[in-house]
Amino acid sequence: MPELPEVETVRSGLDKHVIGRTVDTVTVLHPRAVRRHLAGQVDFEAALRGRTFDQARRRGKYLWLTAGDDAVLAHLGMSGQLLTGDPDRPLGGHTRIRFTFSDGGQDLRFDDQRTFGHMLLVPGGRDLPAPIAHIAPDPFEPAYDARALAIKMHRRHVGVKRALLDQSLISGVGNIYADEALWRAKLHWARPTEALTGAQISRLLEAVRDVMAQALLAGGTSFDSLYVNVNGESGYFSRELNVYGREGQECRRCGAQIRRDHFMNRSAYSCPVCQPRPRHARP
DNA sequence: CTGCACCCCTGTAGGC
DNA sequence: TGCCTACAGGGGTGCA
Repeated sequence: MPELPEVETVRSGLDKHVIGRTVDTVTVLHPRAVRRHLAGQVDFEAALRGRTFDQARRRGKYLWLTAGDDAVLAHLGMSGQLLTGDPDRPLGGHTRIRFTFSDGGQDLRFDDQRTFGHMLLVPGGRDLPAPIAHIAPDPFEPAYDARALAIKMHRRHVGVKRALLDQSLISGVGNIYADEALWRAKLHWARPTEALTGAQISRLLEAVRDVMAQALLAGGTSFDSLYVNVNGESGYFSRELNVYGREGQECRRCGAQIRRDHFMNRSAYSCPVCQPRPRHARP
């Protein structure tokens, strides 16, 4: 479940349901799910047995469970889910990893239809797992510095949406919230970052934070059952979306028809009136 | 350092 | 009914 609000919804569910519990068994059902655990599938299964999860942490779209000094790092990719439930329920067709606990209570399953997601154990990764050292702080972390980020963005020679999606600049923002924030800030996605004023960048970063905070309150955005919390429930932020997925519908601000452009093998939604295409677009 | 193309997967929707 | 293409909230890698 991709972007920050969805991942945070999952993180808080893990905090509630698996923290303080001790792992009994780990079963990897699909090797791709642990492809970034270099010691291999058998090591992943064995190394976690008997470990107790202390905390559920997150940076951007990555989350990790701490166990002593170590971390079990997870990324949900496009379609990953972390689900808790009755340990006796049948396995789903997309269950990739299963954890059971020594208390015999609800198990934890990593389901992932497209297998872009993954999990790995990072020894010593408690504070910040090494594989995500390149991921920038997200807007809800104390380490997030909006002023420094604005300067960095201004120095980039790239379209502003690319900058928002660059997880080494700012993390947690994906295709939905990038489009929503740009609409709120009245900026076209292809505006070159170097041509934006400091005030425009500041407003944009505020919009990013605001829209993700609002989405978090709604439990995230889901259009279907692929994006759910640890109990399998969907968030309802999709009804508050202003541009994403609204091609041809009226802009809630000016009434113009929302357009969809091809962008990075995906889509970019915007309002043609509120967000006019710049003369010098940078796709 | 940077920007971009391509790759990894499965499932669904729509056109023919 | 099948077959094809386009598309979907992801990131990593390797190249110019």
